[in-house]
Amino acid sequence: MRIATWNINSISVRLPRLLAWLGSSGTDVLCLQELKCGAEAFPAAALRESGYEAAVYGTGRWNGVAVLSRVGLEEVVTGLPGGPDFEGSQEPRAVTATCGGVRVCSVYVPNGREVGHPHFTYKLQWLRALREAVAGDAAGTRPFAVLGDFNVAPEDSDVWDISLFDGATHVTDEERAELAELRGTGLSDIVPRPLKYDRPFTYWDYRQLGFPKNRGMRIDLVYGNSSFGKAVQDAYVDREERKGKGASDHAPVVVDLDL
DNA sequence: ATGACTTGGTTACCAAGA
Repeated sequence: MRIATWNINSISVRLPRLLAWLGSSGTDVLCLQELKCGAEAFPAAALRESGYEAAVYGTGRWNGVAVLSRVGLEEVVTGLPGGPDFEGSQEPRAVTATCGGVRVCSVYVPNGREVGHPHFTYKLQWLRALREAVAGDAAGTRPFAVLGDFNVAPEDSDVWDISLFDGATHVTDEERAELAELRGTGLSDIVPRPLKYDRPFTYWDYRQLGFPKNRGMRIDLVYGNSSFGKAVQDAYVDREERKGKGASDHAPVVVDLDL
């Protein structure tokens, strides 16, 4: 089974690329983030024609997550149980489903904006709620993984130049401590291999030639439990999808499982 | 290389992303 996660940065703009990539990559289960559309605008029909069912949680302009599957889609949980509000409401940042015997949780962790900003506090709270919500599945025997845009680089080597991140979000001890607590529920970081250069970055800023200069970050992660980890045959970042006009600023992370 | 990011909405500027 081939499972992937991809921050698509607008499923409406990216639909032709999405359909082409699903076909060329042979992905069975895809976790998506930053749909930037409501449920009514989600391209369910086009995906169904390509053989994929979808569990969708989107409310409009910002955020939005989905799980696409061509190997079954069951036990859908929309949202993050016990998750914090931001400015008075829950945001669409998590959706969980069971696909072909594997339980997957697609997450779009809050950005944080600036250290000390209310959004940063919200980010830490959200990660804590995620830990509590997945602890049962993480400790279980069924293959399970949290996949998505975590908006945290786990190690200094996961950004192109750590000296440029002094005081920045995504690399603080507090954020990394939350990731460590999350792994503590029984999850391991399934680190993909890069298809070029030495480090498996998954995001490159659109600005200032970030991709050609490989000024990237590894912030799209796959955290799998023991059963999931034992089934992993390969994992890689499909940087080819970051190329050319009309690309998302994130590349898909692909994991092959032998179940 | 005479260039400098992309997206959707309170649109012809703005917030947000990271």
